[in-house]
Amino acid sequence: MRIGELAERAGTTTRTLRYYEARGLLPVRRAENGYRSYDEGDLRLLQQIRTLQDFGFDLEETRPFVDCLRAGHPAGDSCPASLAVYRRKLDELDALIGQLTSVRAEVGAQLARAELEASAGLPGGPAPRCELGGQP
Amino acid sequence: MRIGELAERAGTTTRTLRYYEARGLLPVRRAENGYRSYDEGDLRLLQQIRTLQDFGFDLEETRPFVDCLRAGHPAGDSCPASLAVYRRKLDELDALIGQLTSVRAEVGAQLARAELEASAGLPGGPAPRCELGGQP
DNA sequence: GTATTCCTTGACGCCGACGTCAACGCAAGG
DNA sequence: CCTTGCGTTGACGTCGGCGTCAAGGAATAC
Repeated sequence: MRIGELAERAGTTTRTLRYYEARGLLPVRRAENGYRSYDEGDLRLLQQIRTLQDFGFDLEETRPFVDCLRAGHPAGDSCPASLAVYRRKLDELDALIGQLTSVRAEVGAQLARAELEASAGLPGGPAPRCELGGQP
Repeated sequence: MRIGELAERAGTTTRTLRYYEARGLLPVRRAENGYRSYDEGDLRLLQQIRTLQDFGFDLEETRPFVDCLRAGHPAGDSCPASLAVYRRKLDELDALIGQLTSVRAEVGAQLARAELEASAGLPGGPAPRCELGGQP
């Protein structure tokens, strides 16, 4: 299988495959004419990478999974190094979700306060506060 | 006040201030010798920007707040355009938190499954699955 | 005077994961 | 033979928010 076919079957681009190869993530043998030659195993590696990428994993974080698969194991996460990446990612996600949730609360509070102050000045009040941002 | 002092008082760098100026976010008058000259109002603008940046707002998203303050309003969020940004950001945050939460659940499930499969092969089982990732 | 520290502009570097061109080679169909 | 459509390498562009020089001018300290 050549690069274009693999890219299409994996739902990605040739540029991406060459990029992975350059990063040492997806080495590949060549046909006699110099063309890259992939097999079904490479497709599985790629699917593993893509799945993790969709989860927000960095490329480097997918490496243990790929190595694990290439070592002949049934799944990319059959190796301890992969499990370690899972755990680190869970911690990261928890931290990030926590931060975002906290920010969300603060922004929500600011919005509520600002809306309150705006409406306090409106109904028969002294003067309109601001005209900026209206539709001209 | 010159650029170094403002940067220090705002807890940022001169490079950042010049960057804001280049983006048209923080225009500034010059002293006779060509030095940038800031006042207390500029410090308030900067604090507004920094606060929003800490919340994860893009620079462009802080612009309505800055414009609002410079228009003489008591707070950066006294203007409808600022409130609109608040609301958009809340939506973004909700969407992002939702995605991350979903990803977290999926990764957690993958980890649990992988751990289960690993331990299933271990205690008196047929063979260890993988050696990759251990400490050599 | 001179040493130091501030200020000025300009311009390149960084990060990640590629996109997008350029300029060429190789293969197959008509 | 020519065209079309693959493939190849190389190299620069993207995005945001600055960091980090470099080469000079200005103000203050001694």
